[in-house]
Amino acid sequence: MSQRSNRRRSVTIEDVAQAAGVSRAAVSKVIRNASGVSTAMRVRVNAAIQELDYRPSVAARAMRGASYTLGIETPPPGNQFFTQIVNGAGQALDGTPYQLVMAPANGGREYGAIEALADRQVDGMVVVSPLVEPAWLERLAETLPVVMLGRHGAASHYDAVVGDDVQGTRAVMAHLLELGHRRIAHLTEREAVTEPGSGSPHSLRLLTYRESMAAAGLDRFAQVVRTGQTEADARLATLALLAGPDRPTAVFAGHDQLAVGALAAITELGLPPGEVSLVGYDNIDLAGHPAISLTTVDQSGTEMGRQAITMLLERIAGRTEPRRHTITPVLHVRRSTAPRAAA
Amino acid sequence: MSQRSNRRRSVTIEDVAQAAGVSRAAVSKVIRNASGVSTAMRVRVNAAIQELDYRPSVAARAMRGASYTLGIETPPPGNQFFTQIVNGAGQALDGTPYQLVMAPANGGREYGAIEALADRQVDGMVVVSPLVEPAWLERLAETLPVVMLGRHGAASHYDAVVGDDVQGTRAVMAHLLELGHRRIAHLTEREAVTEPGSGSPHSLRLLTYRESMAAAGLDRFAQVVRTGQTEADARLATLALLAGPDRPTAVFAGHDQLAVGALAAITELGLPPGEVSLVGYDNIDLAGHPAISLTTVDQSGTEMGRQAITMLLERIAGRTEPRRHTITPVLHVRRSTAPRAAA
DNA sequence: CTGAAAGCGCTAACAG
DNA sequence: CTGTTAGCGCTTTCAG
Repeated sequence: MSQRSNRRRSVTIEDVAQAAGVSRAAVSKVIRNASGVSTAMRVRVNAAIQELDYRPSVAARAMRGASYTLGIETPPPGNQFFTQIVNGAGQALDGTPYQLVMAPANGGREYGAIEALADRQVDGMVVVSPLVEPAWLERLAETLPVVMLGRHGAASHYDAVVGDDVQGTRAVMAHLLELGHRRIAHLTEREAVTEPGSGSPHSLRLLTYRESMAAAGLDRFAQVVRTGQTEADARLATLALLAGPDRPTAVFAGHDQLAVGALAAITELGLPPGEVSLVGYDNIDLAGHPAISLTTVDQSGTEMGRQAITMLLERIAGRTEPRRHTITPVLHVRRSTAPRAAA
Repeated sequence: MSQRSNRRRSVTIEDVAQAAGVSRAAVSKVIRNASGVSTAMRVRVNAAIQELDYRPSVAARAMRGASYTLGIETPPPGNQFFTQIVNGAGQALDGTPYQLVMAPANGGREYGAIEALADRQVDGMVVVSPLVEPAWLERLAETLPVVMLGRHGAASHYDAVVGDDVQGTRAVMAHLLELGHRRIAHLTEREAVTEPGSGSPHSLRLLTYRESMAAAGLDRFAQVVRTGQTEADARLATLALLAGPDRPTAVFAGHDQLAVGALAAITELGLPPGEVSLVGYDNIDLAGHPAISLTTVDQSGTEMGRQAITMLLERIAGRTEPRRHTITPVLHVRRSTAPRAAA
């Protein structure tokens, strides 16, 4: 028995070149679809590739050229909105030579996930976390095509795909006010995520919520509740909210995952239907489920993911001036909202 | 302006070596925590690394040694059970130098995703799809540490983490029979996924369902309904099932995602509570939601993911004999099941 | 249009 | 304990 080959004895570009009776450079050109190859050679090389079942080593390619890998930093799993985004991204990637890889930001290590992706020589990257510093991201984007999802505010080296959070939130508030609600609470995540001026979606939703309340002369009824990002967190926060004094008649949750948790609390308390209205944001699939039937704002995560990849590919192709794509949100009214119950 | 540096001008191991006044090999040893380095040198090198903000190129490392990357093939997004698995995997990876990357199998291209991962020189890989040929997987596993999730049956080059699907299904059936149900339908995916002898979880659940019905003398009431893997598919299939003749009084769905879709159908039809009982499998978070309250089987995806990574790391450390870890499932009874309504 | 040669950044031997 | 020497598999000039 040979003493090597206890690991990965794979066919290289050299093997293909020999089999086809050409140089390695020629093979390289063929697999990259580069110009300057005769049809005859292309045919012979492709035959050899088939024959030997050759697969180029991404690592070796990445050292000189491209890795044909696009990265996406994934938030802590559990938020179905992200599923839509990945779906859209996958659609946009179909038919291209690029492969999407995701790196989970375990335990809030979003920088770790992003760096892991960068270390792996991705040719471009989609960033989702609203927590990464814009300045840090600018630096990264100087050396790597980057698209940021959700973050408003000007960027000079990366692109952005954003939903119009102001418009979306206004639609929510108009709907609730029209239904006669006065005590409308806003359920959102911790301060870091709603940092004023950060341009994060949640900072804008919070801001617009406050403005809408003020515009309606309801400042004194405004009530902001902070919670973690899981359904369990939202459930607990909502239980506390509804048990407290000045119970709101409507709750506007910052995203659907929180809304689902809030709904658990409302359901558990056995409140009569219509007693507490609930609105979410994102329109995850579950929102349309008849047992949930959540009024929410659709900002088409699928379209967002698709756009993000499209812009990334444009950047890889050479574009350098920053671009921004805004998605117009649409309110979907379902059974979780109702006119304020008569006092 | 320099005419290079329009891209990725990053600091290399050579820069660090120069800054620290040592050889590249020395730096390499330090970053790999290899033995044979004096403390003095280690300190100096680490200082230089900090100073220069050096990050080793994974591509270059992968060509000689390890990529410190573990891959997991991801099923088409939407199934929350997978979320649990990834969470568990992340936990097991915490504190190791390894990073998890996921490659989505878009449009049923599971082989594509797996190969993409292999091309990227992952040091090991977790495979989830029940559709990949065991023989194909064996070949892959000869050159790469592999752990298969869910698949029963003997393997000689890879490990497996499985739930005891027979026991889980028996618990489901015993529960339903005890409640007095006779007409129990089984909602599952297409034939490819339940291929007898494939050892896939769904093949065993189907088989055990049939055996349980037979053992109870209820063959003639057995009814297997095929559907796609999304909630929407399951909803449609269930609507048809409940509209047809011989409407079952209980439905056993192959997994929770299907069950949630089935629940949508049941809810929409406005059937009185308890009219049609429903059981799922996996115990996704949503199953415990009060608006859903689904009876289901918990097989701890978190533990599965954790185990898979643990075994992968063992293999990377040198183990070669195959191992299998079985998880004992537990039935969680919730409000979706009730005694058969009196005729 | 084709091939020879020079590395990309790193690690694995080995020699000192 | 430390440094030198060869490449890993690929792409990229740059001659022919």
